[in-house]
Amino acid sequence: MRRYSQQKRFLFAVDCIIFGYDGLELKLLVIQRGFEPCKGKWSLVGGFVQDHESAEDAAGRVLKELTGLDGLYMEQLHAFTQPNRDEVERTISVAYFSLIDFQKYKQQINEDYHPVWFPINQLPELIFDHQKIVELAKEKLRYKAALHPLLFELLPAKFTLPQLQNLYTCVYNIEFDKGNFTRKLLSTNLLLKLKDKDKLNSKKGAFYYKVDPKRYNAGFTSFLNFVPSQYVK
Amino acid sequence: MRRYSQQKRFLFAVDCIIFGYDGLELKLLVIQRGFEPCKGKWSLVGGFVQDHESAEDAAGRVLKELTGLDGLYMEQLHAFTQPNRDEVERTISVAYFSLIDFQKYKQQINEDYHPVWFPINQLPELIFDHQKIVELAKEKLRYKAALHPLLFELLPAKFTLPQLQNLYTCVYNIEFDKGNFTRKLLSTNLLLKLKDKDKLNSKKGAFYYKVDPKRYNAGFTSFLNFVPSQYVK
DNA sequence: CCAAAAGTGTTGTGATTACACCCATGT
DNA sequence: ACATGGGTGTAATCACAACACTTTTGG
Repeated sequence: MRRYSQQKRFLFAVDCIIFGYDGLELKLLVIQRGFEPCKGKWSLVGGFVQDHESAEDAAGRVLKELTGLDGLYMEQLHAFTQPNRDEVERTISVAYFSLIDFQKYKQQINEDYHPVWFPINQLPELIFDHQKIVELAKEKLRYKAALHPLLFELLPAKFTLPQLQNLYTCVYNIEFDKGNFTRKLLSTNLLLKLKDKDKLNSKKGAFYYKVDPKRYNAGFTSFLNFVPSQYVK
Repeated sequence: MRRYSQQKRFLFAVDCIIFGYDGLELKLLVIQRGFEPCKGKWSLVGGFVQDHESAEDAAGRVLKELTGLDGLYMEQLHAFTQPNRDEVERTISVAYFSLIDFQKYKQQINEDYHPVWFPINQLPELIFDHQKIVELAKEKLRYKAALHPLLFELLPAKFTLPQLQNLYTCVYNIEFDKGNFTRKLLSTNLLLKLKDKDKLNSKKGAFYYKVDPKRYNAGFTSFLNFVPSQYVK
């Protein structure tokens, strides 16, 4: 720790891990880079942090450019700092993971991005240390969603309990008992039952629910123990 | 996202949040800066990341310089990236929090550091955004220790259950039932009972325990639900 | 012998699991 | 009418909180 002037300066970037759910499986949005280096290779979407921006700002900007969406759920995952992680020049990267409603996503026209949704278990090879970043993000998603009402962010505003249950099944690769799942979720008081039903997926039809915005924030920290602990790393 | 060469470079530092427990209360190690800027003011210990180092490396080095100890428990807390957080020049800081055995700590002679342990609830004013960093670290300590066997890192290798209970009481500011606390802890099978007792704190004396190293790693993820959820933010 | 702290036992309550059963409806 | 998936009921079990009780020992 000595004088500022003697210190090296480094490049500073953000990378975004974007989860989506199409109703069947959990997916990740990755881009095929339209620029050098590694043009044509698969990569997380990212960008350099500008002068006036915090990393949060930069990640929000990158997400907006890619998806056209503002105000997505987003949280800092980890700072990746290995000196040699970027093969061009040392770059510090702060990774953010975000959850988006698959239905709201509309591909943006941008020469730099050629985004593709990949099933979370069938990702292509990614550049640099992006594979490792994704692994950490998957782990954190499972960890956090076991304790907090997070997965709603992946669903449309209106969703049914069977849909939600299937999402949990995708994320944790375990079956949940229908009855117990319903009871446990409704007992959190986080959901409001709507009048209409989804009749596409069954004959009887399943009621739609939406998240109760008043209760959501309060309930965020009292959602614990939703998934048996042996499934949470 | 354009060419690397057009991008700005920034200073890159680490800050360490160091928790200790003296048997009575939870404490934080802060330094009185012996160098400019802010000479004489209270601050977290930190340092710039060098060319060859990852942030982890740098944090480990800083900790070693301050405490003389290697291999301390350490984990990344958060990257702090507000453009104006350092008043001299824009500096990205990755914060690490670590837990140390108070008894092992020996002050190192170093003209830059004048370290002092402060009770966690009676901290002096800190420079820059260090107050905010500490708040986040306290929150994360409580969160993580509620789910994982973490607080052992603050105790000597040999400790008694009443000591451990008191530590939990300090961290969460709640009383734990003696009987239930004991049972719950022993049921984790993480502890090995030793033959000798601590007779300093009571007439009857309390058996010493140590962490079972074999079980510790396995049990790290299955320690959930130790603290009632309303006390975990 | 008594105070004080360690440690054990007991009991009621509420959560959780497993699984059976009923319901609504498109074909 | 019946197959299909949504939704409800229930009994056994388990985990937990509360608190009473026993043990040990220094003074």
